[in-house]
Amino acid sequence: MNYKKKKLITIGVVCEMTGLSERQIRYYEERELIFPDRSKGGTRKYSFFDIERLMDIAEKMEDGMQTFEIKRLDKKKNTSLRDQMIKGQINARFGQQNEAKGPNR
Amino acid sequence: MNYKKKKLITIGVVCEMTGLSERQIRYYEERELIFPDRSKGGTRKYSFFDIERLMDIAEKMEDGMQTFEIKRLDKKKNTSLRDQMIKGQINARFGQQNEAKGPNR
DNA sequence: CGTGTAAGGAATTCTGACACG
DNA sequence: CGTGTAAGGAATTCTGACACG
Repeated sequence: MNYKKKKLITIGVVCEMTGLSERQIRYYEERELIFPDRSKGGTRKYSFFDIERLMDIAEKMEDGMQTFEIKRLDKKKNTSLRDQMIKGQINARFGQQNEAKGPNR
Repeated sequence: MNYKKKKLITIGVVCEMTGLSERQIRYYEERELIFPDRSKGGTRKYSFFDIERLMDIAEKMEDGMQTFEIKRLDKKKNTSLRDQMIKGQINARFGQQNEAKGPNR
């Protein structure tokens, strides 16, 4: 939908924008930190979102973080995001029933 | 600055998104309707803006318009836009003359 | 005028492997 | 573990030209 999420950019451009090598970018994919699309011919396509993600990864790597840690961290983020959305739906349904008790604050 | 204006997309992707052939896209460039960037190696790079522009061009071509007409039309649009901006600056300076004192000096 | 196409070459990307550490 | 690199091939793109109309 959004420009940011469309996977249309080749790896060469991503290299330029992130300062990472092709090797690094492909390795991060191997470690399941990013998930580019593929053209019919098999060339990888990245989104602006992926590029931002890669710049974030690059920073964490420079700080000495390892790929599996970054992945774990990301999983946690998604989980808590999911929890928040579920919580939101619950609130939408049963809202303000127990306002007195604040769960975790 | 904006994602929409960054010229990063290859011609193949532009073809997919616009439904135009490479030949058509290159021809519209030859006629100075679009202005892609180039990589070091010489491959063309387009922006989301360019893609929208091309879809607009395609529509006009289908309506029987010729490339020079489209270009002329575009020039007019830019000219009137420039005029508006100049007018805007003039207004900013000399606009509310009836006011006691000019805001900038 | 606008577009298709075949031709030949150059730039880009891909995979799997070896290397270092 | 994370990254560089040389190897060979495949996908992608480029230009200039001929063709049709």
